[in-house]
Amino acid sequence: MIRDARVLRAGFVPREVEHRDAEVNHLSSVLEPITNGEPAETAIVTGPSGAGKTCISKFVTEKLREEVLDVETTYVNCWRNYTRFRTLYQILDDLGATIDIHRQSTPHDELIDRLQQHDGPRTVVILDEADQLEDPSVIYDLHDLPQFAIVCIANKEEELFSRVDDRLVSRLRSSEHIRMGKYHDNQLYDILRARSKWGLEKGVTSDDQLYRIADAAAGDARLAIGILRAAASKADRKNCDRITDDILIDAAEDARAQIKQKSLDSLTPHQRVVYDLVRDHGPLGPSEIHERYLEEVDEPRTLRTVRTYLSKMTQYNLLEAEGTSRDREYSLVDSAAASPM
DNA sequence: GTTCCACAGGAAAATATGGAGG
DNA sequence: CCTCCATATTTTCCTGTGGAAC
Repeated sequence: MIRDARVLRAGFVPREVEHRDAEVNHLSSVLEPITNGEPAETAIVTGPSGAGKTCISKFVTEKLREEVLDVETTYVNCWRNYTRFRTLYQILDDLGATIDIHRQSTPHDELIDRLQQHDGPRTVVILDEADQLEDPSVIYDLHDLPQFAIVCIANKEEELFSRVDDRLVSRLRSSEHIRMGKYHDNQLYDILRARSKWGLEKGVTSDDQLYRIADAAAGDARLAIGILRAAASKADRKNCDRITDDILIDAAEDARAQIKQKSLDSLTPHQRVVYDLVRDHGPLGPSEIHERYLEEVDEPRTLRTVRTYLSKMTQYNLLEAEGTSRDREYSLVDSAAASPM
């Protein structure tokens, strides 16, 4: 029943991108100078999760490499490589220039020097989740190097700008900005139909089911494809030749749970205690959370640290904050209730 | 209005962690 | 094994904000 599993995997870049022609063309034209060996403007791509930011960035750079010989591409996930050192290291590594770099003997400036001296082909650097960078000055470092074109991907423009210093803000403001919105239900349906066509045997899914997946995913293509993938692999394991409605409902829950589990796994034990506390005891203010937390653990962290945990978990969409001041309370985000299958 | 207090989150100092080289 | 060094995390100290009680 599965024809090509790659098509349903996260991070797959399709041969044709659906419903993003304007954005694809925009980004292509920004990067166009690089095909003539000229420096290109920095591009900023923003939009909610599952809007196709990473997908079109990879798509456009791959197209570029098909057309032109002397272009390299590197992709850095800043969520994983969130320090300046790691980001630069990752780029050098992709370029194959890390041979003799050691952490002690190699100060940051030398990494920059290396990049500067890199006289290979022009390179497009994709900085995914750039708003997660602890020290966004790395964008500034790269900005100065004409042989690199930068594509910054972030959820919200403000979150990216609020953390960089003024010099950089003024330079980024003038860069090309590609804004992407959530997909509409029928656009998501088209995406699902295409993936289903290439990835699954004929007749495995019905149109009605694809519409329901699109509806449940609420504009998030990553979630929609995740549900389709979960449903297909469930049906495959059960040796069904088509996806039943029961399987679909299960798959929707699984896909959501998987996404949540991924964030949950990245929490430290202390952060996990805080999360469980909020989950079990409903909306709570920071002080009350901390008091309860003190009773739960040995070697507790301070209130300030717990506040940092809370804001981090809010960023990861695990918790929700209500109120701005004394009235602030944290509660769980209830993703399943927002869009049931 | 004014005052008070819990809160958010920045900055910097302190401490813990981890990897390389002895 | 230990030491050194950079990095990661936590703590301490702090400023500014807005809701609530007066």
